Amino acid sequence: MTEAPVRRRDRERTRSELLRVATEAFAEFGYDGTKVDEIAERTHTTKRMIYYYFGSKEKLYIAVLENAYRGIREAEQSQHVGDLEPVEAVRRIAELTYDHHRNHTDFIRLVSIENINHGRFIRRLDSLRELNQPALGLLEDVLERGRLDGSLRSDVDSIDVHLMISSYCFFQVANQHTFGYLFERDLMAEDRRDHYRDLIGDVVVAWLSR
Amino acid sequence: MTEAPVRRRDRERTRSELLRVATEAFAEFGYDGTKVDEIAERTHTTKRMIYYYFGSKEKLYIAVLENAYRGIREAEQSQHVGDLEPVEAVRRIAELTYDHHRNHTDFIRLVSIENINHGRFIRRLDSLRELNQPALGLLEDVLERGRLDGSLRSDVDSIDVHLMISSYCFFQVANQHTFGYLFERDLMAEDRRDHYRDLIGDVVVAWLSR
Amino acid sequence: MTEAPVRRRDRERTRSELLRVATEAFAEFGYDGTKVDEIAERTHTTKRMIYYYFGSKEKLYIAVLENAYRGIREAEQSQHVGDLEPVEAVRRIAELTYDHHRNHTDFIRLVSIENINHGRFIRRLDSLRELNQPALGLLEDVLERGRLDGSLRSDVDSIDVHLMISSYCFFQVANQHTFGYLFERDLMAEDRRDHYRDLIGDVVVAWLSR
Amino acid sequence: MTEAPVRRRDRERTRSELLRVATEAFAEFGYDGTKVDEIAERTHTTKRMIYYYFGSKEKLYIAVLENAYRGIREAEQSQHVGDLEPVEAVRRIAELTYDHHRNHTDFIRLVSIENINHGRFIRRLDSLRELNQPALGLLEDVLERGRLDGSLRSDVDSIDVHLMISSYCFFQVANQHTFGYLFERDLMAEDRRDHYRDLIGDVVVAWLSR
DNA sequence: AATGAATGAGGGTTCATTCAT
DNA sequence: AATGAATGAACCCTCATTCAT
Repeated sequence: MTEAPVRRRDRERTRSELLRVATEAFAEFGYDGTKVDEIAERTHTTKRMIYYYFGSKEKLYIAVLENAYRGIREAEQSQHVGDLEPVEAVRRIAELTYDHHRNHTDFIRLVSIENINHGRFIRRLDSLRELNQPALGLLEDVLERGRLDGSLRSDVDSIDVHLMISSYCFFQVANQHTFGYLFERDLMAEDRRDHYRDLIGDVVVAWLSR
Repeated sequence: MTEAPVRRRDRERTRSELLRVATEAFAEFGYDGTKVDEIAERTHTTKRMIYYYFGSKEKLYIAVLENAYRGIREAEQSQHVGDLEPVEAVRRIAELTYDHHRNHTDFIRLVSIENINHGRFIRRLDSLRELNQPALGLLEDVLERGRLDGSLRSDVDSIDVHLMISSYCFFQVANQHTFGYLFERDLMAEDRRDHYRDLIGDVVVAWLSR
Repeated sequence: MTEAPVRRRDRERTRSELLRVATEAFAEFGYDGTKVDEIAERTHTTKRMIYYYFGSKEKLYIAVLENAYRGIREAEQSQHVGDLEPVEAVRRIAELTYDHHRNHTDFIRLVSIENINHGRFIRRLDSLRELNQPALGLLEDVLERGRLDGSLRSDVDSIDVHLMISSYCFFQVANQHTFGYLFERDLMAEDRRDHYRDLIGDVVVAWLSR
Repeated sequence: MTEAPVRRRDRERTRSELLRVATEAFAEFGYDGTKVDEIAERTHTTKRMIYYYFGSKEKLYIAVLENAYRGIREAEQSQHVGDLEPVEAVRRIAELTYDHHRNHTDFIRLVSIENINHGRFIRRLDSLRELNQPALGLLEDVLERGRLDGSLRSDVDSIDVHLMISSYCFFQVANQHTFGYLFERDLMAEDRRDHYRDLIGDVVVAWLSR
């Protein structure tokens, strides 16, 4: 049959379409809130295909999670601050992290959902830990440079710095609804974006520089 | 029969037991992940009573959410830092907030869940915004004192400070599973509790003092 | 206690209010479609009172049915055609019946509902058969007069005449929704009322007179 | 296996069996009185299949209603009176309508039920109005013929004639229980069938001929 | 005479998944 | 490799009614 190559191309296309649609759905509704039928309806194929390609809702979700982390890691690799002085580099990392989070709300929500699930599924993704984490490596390099030239404190752990920056950036996206409602302040407002980006930069620099 | 008063007391007891059990269930499984039957089974009454007292799963969840926020607000009111110098007071606020979050993981999870729900339910709780927010009031007082005596920067907004502290504290609890797994670091480990409490204090002081 | 008479008045008032509200509800929603809660909500008392006064939904419905028939019989008794010639009297009976049906749609609907129920409940109302049926008595008198003076056919049964007239009048009210929709003709339109009243009069006169 | 074709055939068979059983059930118990479980139990399949094929109880009922009307319209098409003189033709139409109603009590009851529902569902069946109504067409033809040869009155509307005949025939079936009980007369008794058929013929002829 | 509290039994519906080719 | 048909098990919720003074 001459359809074979076409089939093959469809095969990959179908799979990746399912993955894309499932990512949107899980990010929007959570794990339990997402219905397999709902995903199928947003697709050009049928529900049956989800089982054909992924086996179960759980496995589809795990594929979505892995895919999302992989995409994020790849995006992080494009970050470069090597040509900046350590203090400015650390500020830049905070700012890049901020923008990065704001630009990947689906990913943030998936991480939130996974934590609601007590991290039940991420544990099955050994590959994730093995993927080196560019963001952390970058930070370690800068902190080391700062230590050597005396511009940054030497008594902080890179993971703690990452934690501080991530917490702030994550919260803005993940908790925007409750925080926005309770304090009548839209954390995602475009006209406050610069302000919030500067803020984490200022804090980190104030904390780390000496 | 002497059971009459018991029965009458049961009314309030049944309602509050349902609320308590439901809080645990929703915090553990999320909104969609929680089954009404499941709540009933953990109770001494029947599923029917949930509908008798609360009307629907949704209304029960909203009652849980309101109750959780109310409890937190009350707990916040017991915080006092009035006798400390501004710099130390601001450090203390950060530390109290940290402990506060660690001690109320159910509440943190409910907030996470509510955000996954796009804050759909919290909007129905007008009362929440009207409840004054003690944590914020305390912070405003301290920042004002610091402004007056020159010990703290005068160009920061109290909500931004609250945001920074909250982000850090929230993340530790809310994202412990993914962060813990990926960085092989248990953020909730008891022997690192002091370290993480000091950390947010240091950061805030470094940021705000002058 | 001086409240006794007040109580007694309330008692009757409560019972008759329940009956009135239940009549409306059953007529609107049918037997199964009517919820005991729904009736209670439209009342100034509680659902519990329905059981107190009537014992069950079924018994309430039966009370409604009996009450409705009793009201109709009473209304029929006010009809008089004794001073008209037989032919005109029979026409008048048809016309009065027509108006009578149009003015008692709740009753019509209750009868329809009872037939949907295969007449399950009306059979328990022995009293109904014993109540003499004024409409039929009136008709018998007129037919007898017509027989005697030769103005009306003598070979028809009064129940058959009653059946013919009732069928027409009943249908107009009972089937107005399907007929109105299918033939795009509103049988209850006020501006066609005279036409439809005349029609049954014409038919009956054409049939019976000689 | 030889069951393959059987399975495929089952699809249509299952659907039509559900429709048939549902028709009986709705006609017997009314819309609210019919339980989905009940329908399923009278079937060789499960309750789940009702939702698979029809989506909801409401949609099943609508399918039943449409199907019933469609069957009636088809049955009406087999009526022929073209070779009779107008007067006899109009009598024949009345008689055919009478038998037609007596032979389709399920349909009559469904129409009654639909009217108790205020015609809520029939309005969704646009198709019904578009289906030409053979009974009415037939009547129009005959009235026109009678007008031309002077044997029938020319001042009556075909829909009014249809209304008169339908009312009588419908009532006999629809109200048999209350009428039968109150007047101790079984309208459906086989030995009175001819009498009641003749009766509507006589009335219509007396009314329309001249 | 009157009533607030409680409830067992079922109601319609949806879910993720498997059957059978 | 791909798919249309079918489904058991739950799920949230409502019903008429009774309990216990």
